[in-house]
Order: sequence, then structure tokens, then C-alpha cells
Amino acid sequence: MKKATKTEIPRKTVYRLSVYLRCLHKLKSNRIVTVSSEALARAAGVKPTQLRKDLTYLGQFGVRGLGYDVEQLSQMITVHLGTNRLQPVILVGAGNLGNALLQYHGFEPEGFEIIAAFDQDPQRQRDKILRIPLHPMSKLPHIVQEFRVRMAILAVPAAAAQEVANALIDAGILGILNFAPIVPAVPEHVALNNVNLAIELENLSYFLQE
Amino acid sequence: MKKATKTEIPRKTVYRLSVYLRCLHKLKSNRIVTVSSEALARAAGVKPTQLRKDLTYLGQFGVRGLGYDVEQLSQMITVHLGTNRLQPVILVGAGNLGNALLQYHGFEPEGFEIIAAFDQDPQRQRDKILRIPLHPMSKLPHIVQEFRVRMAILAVPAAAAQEVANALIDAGILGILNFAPIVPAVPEHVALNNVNLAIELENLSYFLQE
DNA sequence: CGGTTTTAGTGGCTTTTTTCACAGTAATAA
DNA sequence: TTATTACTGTGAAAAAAGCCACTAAAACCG
Repeated sequence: MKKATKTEIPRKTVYRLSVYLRCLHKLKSNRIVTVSSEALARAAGVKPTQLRKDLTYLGQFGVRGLGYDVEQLSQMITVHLGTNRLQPVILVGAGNLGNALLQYHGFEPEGFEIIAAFDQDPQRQRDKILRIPLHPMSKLPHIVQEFRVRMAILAVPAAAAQEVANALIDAGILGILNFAPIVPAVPEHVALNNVNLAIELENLSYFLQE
Repeated sequence: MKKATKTEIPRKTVYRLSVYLRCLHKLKSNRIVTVSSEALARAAGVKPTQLRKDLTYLGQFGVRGLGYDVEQLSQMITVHLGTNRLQPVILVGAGNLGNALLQYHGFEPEGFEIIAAFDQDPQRQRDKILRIPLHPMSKLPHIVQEFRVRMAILAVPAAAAQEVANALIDAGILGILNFAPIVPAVPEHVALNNVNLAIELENLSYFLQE
């Protein structure tokens, strides 16, 4: 039984909305003010009908015969995704991948800011003078609380993933972006997204054997 | 109309098989020889019934009342995913993320080896003496051919993504793991997987606003 | 050896997601 | 003003994915 007022947006649609938003940013920076569902769909790598269907969850503001207003649409999506405010994020695990992510500046323009990093050994591998402080794990609860952090990036080895995840959850973290090669168990109320680069490659390789 | 002999494995199942494989590796390194669908499912973050269903695509070799043989199962999956041979992979774009991926040693144990990297400016940011050579883009076709490379990791800025993707495809690359924030258009025969860290974070953030 | 427990395999039901076909509306051209 | 063209919006059908209840087999225990 669905609410008539605001139907839940499907999981997959939410994901694609982010993709659309990214494409819209790109269009905007190219001074393009209007885009058709076909053009935007192609940019996002989906079918036009799917794009339109996805957008209907946000209401209707496309102009028939013309397309969508880039600015308006991207604002609409932004509002719905709740990305209008800058979100503080912490990162745990300053190994290979963790350091890489700290040096990666792709989050800020999208509304996320890594405000602190944590590691078992806070002396670890600081060859670059990073603007992001590296703390010992013990400081985690304090910082999470002080900055009201809700999301964490988990970039620790498999063996430590579950333990660290537990620590994050205890500290009040509500969403975990997991890079560890195992999937930590999390309670119902915690959102978990997994990214495993090896799996992506492997998956790819499956589809290219003809 | 399906072939009776070998039903196509669903996309999602293929993806999860990789996840299972990873969990099995973990179990194997812990000297565990047998695992139940329930235990493996929990490790992989799926439901036991789904795991079993997924495995039926490979045939049946679980032992009722006991579980699956870790070694046998992981070999079975490996064969099906076609990951038994070491796959050479190239990386394009030695910026922030590209360098990070080069320093990331998570691919080798999974059967992938980054054999070469490419960048517009091959002098770029080689603070670490990497064992992986960094070439100018002009050498791409030659190396792809010589090492029979089929997959590439694309880690260039959005503005260059399409152009570089085209170059990869022209050189004979069949699968692209794309980290650029736009989705390049690729012909039918080329497999494309997209990874966008900002999108993952954004997606996560959506699901934690109650 | 028989009963009990554990655990895989499966058919089909349910839900979710995608696709399609076409109705509807605005802009534009003539 | 009318016709034409270029789009979007959407209900319904189709496809895909997920889930559950149940069956069957093997192991284990006494």
C-alpha cells in the first residue's frame, strides 16, 4: 500500500539520478541551457524512456517539444537527493587505497568533504603533507560527534573491516562506503554501499569473452 | 528462446559470483574447507536462497547436510568467470586517481595485472618509483597489440574521457572500467563498467536521510 | 540402523525494474 | 491560424530479480 502523496523513489532510480546530475553539471559548464531526454540519456548511458520515467518521480517540468531546463532539472535532482548541504565524511584506513582517496579531489565538487582520516597507526605514510588530519582510531567517537558526521569511507584490509565497521556504527555513523573486499554485517538502520575494484574488473572481463 | 544446454547467467548473478569468489578466497586462506550457503551468504551480504539460486547456474556440487567445498566451489566460479588466466590490463590517466590505482595492489591477487600506464604527459607525478612503466598516449596501440590487452582502466578527467575512450577502442580494447565522471559512448561490442566514487557517496547519503 | 538435524535444490509466487506504445503539449514554420 | 515537428508523460505489458515454502539428500547421533 503506497502513500498517494509521495511514492517512494526506486533504488535504481535514485542511483541514476546521481548520474544524471553529474551529466547536467557537465552541460551547465558548457553553457547549455536546455537538453532533451534523448541527449541526456545518451550522456548518462541509459535509454531515453528510462530517463523520462525516472524523472517523473520528481514531478514534471520538462517542456514538450523542447526538453528540460538544465539548471532547473539539476536543482530539482539536487533537492531530492539531499545534496544541497555539504556533507562531512570521514575515512578510515590510510593504506594504499585510503591514501589515494585522500589525495583524490573528486568529492568536494560533489558536496562531500573528507574532514578527517583515521588509522591504527596515525604515523603512517604521510609522504604528502595533507590538509586532512590523520587520527588514531581512539579519537573516532569524539570527532564523529563533534562534526556530526554521518558517513564514513571504509578502506581497511579485509581482516579489520568488520571490527572497524562496528566501531563506526557504535560511534554513530549511519552510512558506510565500503572498499574492503568483504561485506561487513551492519544493522538495519545503517546504509552500506560496496565498491570493490577487483570485482568490477572481473565482472567486466566476463562480458568480453565472446 | 533459451538454449537448453547452457542458460545465460543473469547479469546480477555474474556480479555476485565475483563477490562469492572473493569470500571463498578469504575462507581458503583461513584453512576452512567447507562452507554452508548460509555462512557464505552472510559473508557476501546476500540471502542464502539467493546464493543457492545463483550457484545453480554453475551446476550442482553442494553436499546436502554439509555445504560446499570451498576449493571446488571457488574453482568452479573461477572457470565460469574466465578468470583463470592472468589478464593484462592497462591504465590511462596518471592523475590523482590514476596514480592511486597504480599504487593499489588489490588487482594482482585477483588475476589482473596492470602492465602499463599511459598519460598525455608521461613525466607526470612519478614521485614513487613504480614498477609499472608510464608511456605517452602515442604508444597505446602498439602496447595493446603486443601484449594482447583486452581491458583498460580509464582514469582521466571528464573532458578527455570520450576522446581517450575512442582511442582505446580503436586500439582494440574490448572492456573499459571507467572512473571518469561522465559515461563515454561505446559501440555495442565494447563492455563498459562505470565506477564513480562521488555517485556512490551521494547514493549513500540519500538512504540515510530518514 | 533408525531417527533427527542440517543443508542444498527448485518451482513458482511476488515485487521491482524496464520497456513499449501512444497520447498530449509546446514550439516553430508556413 | 493551421500544420508539422519535436518532444515529454504515463499506463500497461514484459522482463528480471528476489524470495519463500517445500522437497530431498546427506551427515550425525544415540
